Amino acid sequence: MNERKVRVRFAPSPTGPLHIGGVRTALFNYLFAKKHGGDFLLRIEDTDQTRYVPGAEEYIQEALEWCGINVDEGPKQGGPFGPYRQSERKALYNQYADQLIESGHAYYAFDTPEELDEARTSAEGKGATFTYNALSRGSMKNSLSLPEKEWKGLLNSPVHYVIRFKMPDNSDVTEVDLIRGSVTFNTSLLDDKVLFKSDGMPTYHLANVVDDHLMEITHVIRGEEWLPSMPLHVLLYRAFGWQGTMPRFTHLPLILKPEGKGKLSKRDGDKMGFPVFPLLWRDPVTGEPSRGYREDGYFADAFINMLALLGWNPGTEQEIFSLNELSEAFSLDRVGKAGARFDPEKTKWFNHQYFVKKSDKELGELFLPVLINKGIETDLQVAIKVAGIVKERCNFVSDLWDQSYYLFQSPATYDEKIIIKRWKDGVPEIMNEIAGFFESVGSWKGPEIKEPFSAYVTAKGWNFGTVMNSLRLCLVGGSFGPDIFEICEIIGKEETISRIRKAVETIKI
RNA sequence: GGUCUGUUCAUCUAAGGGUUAGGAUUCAAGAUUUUCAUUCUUGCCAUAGGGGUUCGAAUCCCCUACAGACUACCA
Repeated sequence: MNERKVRVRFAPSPTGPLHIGGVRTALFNYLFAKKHGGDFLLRIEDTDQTRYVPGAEEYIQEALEWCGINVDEGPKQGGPFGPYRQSERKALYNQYADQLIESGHAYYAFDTPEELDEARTSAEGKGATFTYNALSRGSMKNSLSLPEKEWKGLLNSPVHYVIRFKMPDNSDVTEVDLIRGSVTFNTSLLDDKVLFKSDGMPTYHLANVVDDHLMEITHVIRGEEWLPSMPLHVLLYRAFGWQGTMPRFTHLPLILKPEGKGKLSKRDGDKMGFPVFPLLWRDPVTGEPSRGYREDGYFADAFINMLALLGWNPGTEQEIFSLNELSEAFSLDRVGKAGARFDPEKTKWFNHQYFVKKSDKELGELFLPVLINKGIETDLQVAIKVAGIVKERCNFVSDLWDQSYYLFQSPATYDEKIIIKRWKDGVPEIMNEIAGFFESVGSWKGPEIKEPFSAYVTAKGWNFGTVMNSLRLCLVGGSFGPDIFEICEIIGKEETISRIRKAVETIKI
């Protein structure tokens, strides 16, 4: 068993966009596979036709692609164990259900949904919970309680039936979870789960076990919400006689709301203004959009990096990891047991780290379309230059404009507070003189403006700080921005002078 | 209600019986940048509570509290 090639799968249900918790499950599966030189498969679990959402499968594919999570086998990529969509494997499951019936591990049940509801509500009335199990199945309508003639007749009639797992009475099932250790369940608390639905489709439980076996999956890494069904799955492997190749199980902790209680939901994102989906999603029915990390300006590598550190840590102080580095460093035993609260602030911090690491050229190329879109006439060289000087103060490409708009347009207003602070008596005159001085400056390069300027200000006996700050007010309309002379260089000599003259005319105390 | 899982600074987490309980994010202060941001330094802040076991417990055991997941012919 140990020498089997590692094969893991991400098995989402196409009922909507992939939530970041799902992306993290996919990521951990992927990292585990890559770490061990194994395969990462994508399997679409669409056994519930009623919950099918158009576009969801495509969304999942696209989200994984954006993240750089490469699928080795899947519906789109193909592979030797296909098809990878359970609806296309429909014909396969019958024989396995039959096999369990024949071996006495499963049985036919004819109870209608209404009858089951009734059993549940009546049990509730007595303060109990109805469980379809060894204690109750004798009084229900199934092939165990009914005379053979009767249930065989029912089988051949148009009456709908399901196939249920015959849960053993009162025996302990113990199985190891790779991050939690050994977990024990008693079967008397478990119910006779439906394996095969009356619509001819298997349920998740049957399909997942059959497919994992057929696809030679070695490790099942999934969300914590599946932990309670682990004993059923283990029992199914045993019933099929597949215990020799049964995968190892691992249940990942949940991602929790940033504040308050419970697991992270779409609502939290809407409320606090951060995305919970990797990509923008538009609900096919209502048309309502949900924000995505990609569209909000996050870099895929920063997003992935953040997700990886949510619940996992390398045991060192390294925080910045490329996908390849993650694949190297990843191990399941360094995944925490407790749910992790999601922190949108730290996500921004990660993006900032990746942002400033990018070259000015890369940033300039991303910035140029933004500028053009704003109606600014400029070129790549300027975009690169500007991106380079303001990138330290940005988290996103969109911040670039907020931090540099004054380089492209003359200030429309001047900050009142700064006017009061800097626009003292005599300042307008000094500014006029400086405008005149700038006329005489020959070479218009940052450092080459600064030197004669300093000499000039010193010779005049002006206070350097006052002059600089007032000049800044004239040029950008407030007290912010990079080095004054950098600004002068970028906006050009004429614009510099004209902004000073305009400010002197406009600003009134 | 029942079953299972979990609980270290506000947040993500390290420390797998012996450290002043470490790092990162956020926040605050200082330095530097004669602006803002960056950067640097510093600060604030934690073992849920109670019992054991032990020379010694965040770490092992029990109880309590709290939290979460599950409890469908959904996955």
